[in-house]
Amino acid sequence: MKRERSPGGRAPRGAAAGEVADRIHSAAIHLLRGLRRQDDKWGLSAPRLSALSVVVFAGPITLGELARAEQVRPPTMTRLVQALESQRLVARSPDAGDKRVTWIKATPRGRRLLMKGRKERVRALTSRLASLEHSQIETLDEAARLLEIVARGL
Amino acid sequence: MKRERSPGGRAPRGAAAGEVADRIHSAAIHLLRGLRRQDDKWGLSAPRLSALSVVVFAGPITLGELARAEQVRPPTMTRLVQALESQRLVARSPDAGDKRVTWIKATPRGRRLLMKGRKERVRALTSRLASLEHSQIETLDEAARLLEIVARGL
DNA sequence: AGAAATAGTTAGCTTTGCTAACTAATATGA
DNA sequence: TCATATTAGTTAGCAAAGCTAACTATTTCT
Repeated sequence: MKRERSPGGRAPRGAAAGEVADRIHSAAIHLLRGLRRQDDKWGLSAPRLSALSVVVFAGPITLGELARAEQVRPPTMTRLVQALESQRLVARSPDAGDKRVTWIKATPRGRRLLMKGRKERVRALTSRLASLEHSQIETLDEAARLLEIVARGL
Repeated sequence: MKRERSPGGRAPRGAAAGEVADRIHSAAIHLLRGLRRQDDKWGLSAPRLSALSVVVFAGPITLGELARAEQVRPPTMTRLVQALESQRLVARSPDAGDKRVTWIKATPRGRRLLMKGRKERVRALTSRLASLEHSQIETLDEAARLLEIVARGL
């Protein structure tokens, strides 16, 4: 599995983008499979956690906007929100003017859980990241930003 | 949403790992949601594609090893392989010596589809990656490697 | 030979994603 | 104004992917 890569870090010219695409794809799958188990431990799956995070930081927000932000269809988001609501992590309220729309906002409990969850995740990931050099963490940081941009355009 | 990051690229010291963890998590979710739609187009979901890829490049391989490689439980892999088999992308054969184990290997059709799929994915991703600089692609390349390492340890 | 371990499967549950079809409310325009 | 469009969200129903528990069939170990 020795990859042809000069120490300088220049990837081979030709199929570079394709190989990078493959590796990113595969890495994302494996990372999420690993993280899901972690998430389960405190009762929030990855999609719920992700949605809650948007509600906490960008909320109050309408269901439709939330679905768009999470790149998911409305029915899927309806169900995610229902789950979060039944866990009392978010609350819904009707819009005053337009009776079709419902606003979703985080409860204090939701906010607390997100923060706590973040700490837990950090504990798991930090112990892994600890074996990396600081420059490598910077690489991941930068990569995460790039991936969001790439993902938006898909 | 302006993040405090000096032009030099040094992330803030304290919560760095935690924030990076958050962003990586979120980016992985969004990337896969986007990619899945692409994958669907030629009939191979992300998990199947990932498994097929291992079979093509590391096969022949036993089901158990494949499950371990993909970080999935055996029943899950049984089902993935059954699906791939019914699509004639892989074939199974019993082990000569040990009758409990079955070997999985890619069919020519599986190999062809993987290569074709790779090209399709490249088309989609390349058009996105095209807007990035070469140095950013290198960042993603390096990040993918790091993420595999991180994921393995979760 | 009998007990324990191993490889894989089956059964059954949950979560997450989708589309299609629906309700209710708002906006348009003839 | 009144009929028609569009929009927001939900419900129903399907499929994929993940899990655990329990099973079969082998192999290995004492």
